[in-house]
Amino acid sequence: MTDNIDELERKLSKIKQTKPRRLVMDVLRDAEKPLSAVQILAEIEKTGEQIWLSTIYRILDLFVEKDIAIKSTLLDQDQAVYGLNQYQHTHYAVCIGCHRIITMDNCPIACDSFEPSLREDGFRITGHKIELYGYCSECDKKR
Amino acid sequence: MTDNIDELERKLSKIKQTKPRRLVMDVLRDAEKPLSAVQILAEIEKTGEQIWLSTIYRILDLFVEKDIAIKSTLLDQDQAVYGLNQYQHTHYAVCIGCHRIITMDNCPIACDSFEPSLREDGFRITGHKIELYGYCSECDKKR
DNA sequence: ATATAAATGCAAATGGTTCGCATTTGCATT
DNA sequence: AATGCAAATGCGAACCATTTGCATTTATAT
Repeated sequence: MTDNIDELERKLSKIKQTKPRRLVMDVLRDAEKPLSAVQILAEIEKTGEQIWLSTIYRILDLFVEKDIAIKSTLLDQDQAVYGLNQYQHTHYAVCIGCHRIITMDNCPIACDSFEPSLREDGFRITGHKIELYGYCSECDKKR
Repeated sequence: MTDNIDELERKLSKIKQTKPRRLVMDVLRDAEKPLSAVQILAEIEKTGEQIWLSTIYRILDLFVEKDIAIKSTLLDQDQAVYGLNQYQHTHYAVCIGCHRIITMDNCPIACDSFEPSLREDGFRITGHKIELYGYCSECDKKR
C-alpha cells in the first residue's frame, strides 16, 4: 500500500524531471511531517530559489495522482497538507490549541482484524486515516 | 464524550433561541450524515424559509463551540461538514470517486486497549477521527 | 539540433468561509 | 404588556487557499 524509496524513484522516473519538481521533492523528502503548499514554498525560498505557489499546487496534484505523495486535510485546518507516500501508513495527533502535528508510530487498525460495519454494501477499502486530537502538554498547561 | 438527545436539549437551552438557529438545528436533527453549510442552506430553502449563508456559518461555529455539533473536514473535500454530537462516536467511509459519505457503525479504537505511541510526551487525547477511503460499489464498477 | 508537447511564470478568477456594520430580534426587567 | 439592551441576523464586501488561462520556457524524443 505504501512505498519505500526505490518505489518512489521508480514513480518519479515516469514523469518529466524539472527543476520545480525537484525542489518540491527535496522539501518533501526532508520533511518529517506533512506540509502545506505555503510551507513548502517557504522552505524552497529559504534556499534562495524562486517558485510560484500555483506551480507548487500543480506539482502536488501530480504527485498525488502518481501516488508519490498523499494529501490530507487535518482537523479544522483550512489548508491541505502533503507528505511523501513512503511510510507504512503514518497517522497523526493534532493539538486543538496550537495545531501542532505529532506523529503517531503505531496504528490501531493494522494490529487486529477489524471488520468495518458499513451501511452500504460493496465498498472497496483502499486506505484509512486516523487522527487523534487533544491538547499537547504545552497547551494543556495554559488551560 | 458524546451525548444523547436530552444532553443536546440541555446545551441548547443555554443559548438564545432564534428562528435561524431552530432551522439549522432541525436540518441537523433530520440528517443521517454530516452536511456542509451549503447543503444545510439548500435544505432550509426547500421548506420555503430564507436564511443567509453567513448566518449558517455563525450558527455552526456556535454549535461547535457549545459542543452541540462536530465539525469535520473529510478526505479531499474542500468544505467542512457538520453533524450533531449525539452519536457514540461515528466514523465514515468516503468514496474517492463520487465523494459519497457512508456511515460506519463500529470503531476499531473502542474495542481494544489501543495505546498510541506518540513522538511527544504529555499529549492529552480528547477524541479521535477515523476515516476509511476507497470506492463505493457504483464507482468501483466504472473503473 | 530541432520540433513538440508539456510545464512554468504570472495574473486573474473562483469558491468556501469570515468580517463589518446597520437593522432586527429575543429576553430580562419594569 | 411595554421598554431597553445585548446579542443575532441580513447583507455585502473582504479574505485566503486553491485553480485556471495564457504566453513563454523547458525537457525529451526524433
